Amino acid sequence: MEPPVSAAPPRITLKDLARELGVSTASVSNAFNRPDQLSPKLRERILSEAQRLGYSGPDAKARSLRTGRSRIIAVVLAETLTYSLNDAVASELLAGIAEVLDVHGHTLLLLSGRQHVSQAPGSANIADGFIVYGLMPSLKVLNDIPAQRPMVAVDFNIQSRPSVHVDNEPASYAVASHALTARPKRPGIINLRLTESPCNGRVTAEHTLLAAGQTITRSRLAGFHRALEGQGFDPATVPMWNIEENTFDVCAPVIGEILDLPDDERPDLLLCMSDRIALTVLTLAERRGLRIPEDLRLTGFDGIAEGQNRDPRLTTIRQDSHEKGRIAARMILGLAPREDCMLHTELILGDTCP
Amino acid sequence: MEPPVSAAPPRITLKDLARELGVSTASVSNAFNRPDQLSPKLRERILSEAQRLGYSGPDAKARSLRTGRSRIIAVVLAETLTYSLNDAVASELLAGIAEVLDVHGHTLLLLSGRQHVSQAPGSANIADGFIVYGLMPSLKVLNDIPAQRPMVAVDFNIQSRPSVHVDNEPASYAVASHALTARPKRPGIINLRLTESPCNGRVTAEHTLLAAGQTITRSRLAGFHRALEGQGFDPATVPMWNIEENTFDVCAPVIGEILDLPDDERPDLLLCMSDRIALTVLTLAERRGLRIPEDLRLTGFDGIAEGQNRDPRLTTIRQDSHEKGRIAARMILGLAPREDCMLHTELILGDTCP
DNA sequence: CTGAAAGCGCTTACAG
DNA sequence: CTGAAAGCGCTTACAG
Repeated sequence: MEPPVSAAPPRITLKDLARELGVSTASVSNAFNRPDQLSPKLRERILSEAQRLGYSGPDAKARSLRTGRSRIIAVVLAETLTYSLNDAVASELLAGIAEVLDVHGHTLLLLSGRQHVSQAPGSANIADGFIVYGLMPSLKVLNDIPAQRPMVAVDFNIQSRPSVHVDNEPASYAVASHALTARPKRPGIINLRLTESPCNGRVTAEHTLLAAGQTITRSRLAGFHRALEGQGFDPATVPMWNIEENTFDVCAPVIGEILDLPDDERPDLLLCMSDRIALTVLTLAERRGLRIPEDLRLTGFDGIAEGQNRDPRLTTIRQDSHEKGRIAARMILGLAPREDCMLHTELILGDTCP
Repeated sequence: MEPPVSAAPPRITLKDLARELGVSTASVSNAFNRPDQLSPKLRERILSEAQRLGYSGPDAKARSLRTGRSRIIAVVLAETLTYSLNDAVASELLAGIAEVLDVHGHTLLLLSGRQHVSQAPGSANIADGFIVYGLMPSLKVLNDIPAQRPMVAVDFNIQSRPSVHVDNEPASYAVASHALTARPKRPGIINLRLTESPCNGRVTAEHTLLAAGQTITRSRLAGFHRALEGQGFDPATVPMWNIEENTFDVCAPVIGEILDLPDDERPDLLLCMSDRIALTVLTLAERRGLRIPEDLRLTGFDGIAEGQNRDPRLTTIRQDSHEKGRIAARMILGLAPREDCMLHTELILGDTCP
């Protein structure tokens, strides 16, 4: 029989290596995984022969099947990966997760709840655990996940799973209360993804807001409203706009519309649900020659670097997304108790609403 | 014999499900993977029984061992994940990669070349292919990767592997040539990670620069120097600073030092190797009351959104990192030829160097 | 269209 | 410390 002619070099396995060396597969495996289970001399021989033959260590696919663990943790993002990777808050969260995983020898698999549908199901279930970030457009993605795998929700809730949150309502109350002490004549609110059906513009009586508990932005609105009431404003008379995606391009038209209102209708205080929104207001206001804070006061939410490393600095709430990620990762790895957790935030008095 | 008392619900496998239904394991597998291989009626029965028993589909670990494919592509980042996730250029690249992977049913595993060392080796080799981004501090990480797996280098070179680049030298030449037409009196250059040993500050004769071909920033410097010569400047007399990490906090002290030079020594043009550097200059210059571009002209490199969605807008080179990511992903998936590729860039005339 | 069977490449008790 | 052997949970030719 002719030897098979093959372009690809035949891949070498642990078994091949054992045969080549005349030792058992157990010893080869131990050489890579449990150095104390064999003599240093044999280990050395195995490792150097492996190197010589181009064997780069046990195959991770086989290992994970055998051990039942992949050392991979999946993060399921509610938004697209393109959005999430370019959003400072999501990136901070991912960085915090990655930091903890790395130290404990795990790696990070990125998934999106808005992923392409056609793909083979279940390629995600290779992960040992799941961190789910943000309100999923549909919980279908989560159905493919075996029920016994650990799962943690961040910035939203999944029934019978632990969640990690920040104190959205009190934080929003705090920043709004501060802003309202300046007695603005025409406060306004810019929401983020708060309507049941998409709305990128002014919120009217026709729009239904998402229910409390569904989205953190509803809690932020509750905080704003409580502050308004506390300072004698009627929240029902305070105009609201809604933004569908936390990006400059999606924010800009809505904000342009607000800033182009006649002088006696244009808000002189805008309470924004994210720094991204507030920064977009800032850019567009500067282009129009509006003075901050004299003509327009402005608050954000998140405390991202871009809002602080600039002039004027944003008045905002700082949330520690990095720490939020660390905590979620520790919970998934079983290094912290798997129970609901709420992080505190901090009011930052910047220049946009001193 | 007593049944084992177990807290965890016994996990159900494809085999269990087949036995339960009285069909072969092949049929169950086909119900999930190859609908055309069995009758719709049987498939329906299998799927609904699976749902009832809480079987969420074939285990990905076993599947990937059996098929030899995980549908996971790993991105190995030269920087830490924390840095990379917070860097606009790296994030754009990742977004481009993720976009293509997603459409083709693959997922993204994030690894860092600066990862913690102690971890079990080879958990990375689960991936079907590898995209390696940026100059690795050590190529050791790459040693664990089986030689026959596809690998693509981005923004640097790996021997006998295809790479994806932008035209760094001509791009830098273009932006510098433009800036020099204003006949600055004291041009200066701010480099990014260009010295062999770490240097965060002024580059002197004692510092050795990384060799050409090792890092893209060397190509950028070559472009700057060619432009300087073309306009009658002696590059050797143009002061250079070096930045070790492309973040505000690491840039700020070096840039503070530059801006605090006496008026007759402070550069009136700064050619920066990244937008992040240029934006930091901008912030610190504004804080000092320097007028841009009257007192100081400024150019960047990258074309990130933060530099364009602001006033004044950055004069810079726009590189399409998103497209760079898409191309690398297509190469890895075998959808594009695996050969060296160079992307073109675009000069953006902003307000910082009109 | 269905079923019996081999085997992907490992790890790990277990016996020696 | 070492070796023989079972089996992790699948997919896929192959025979019927």
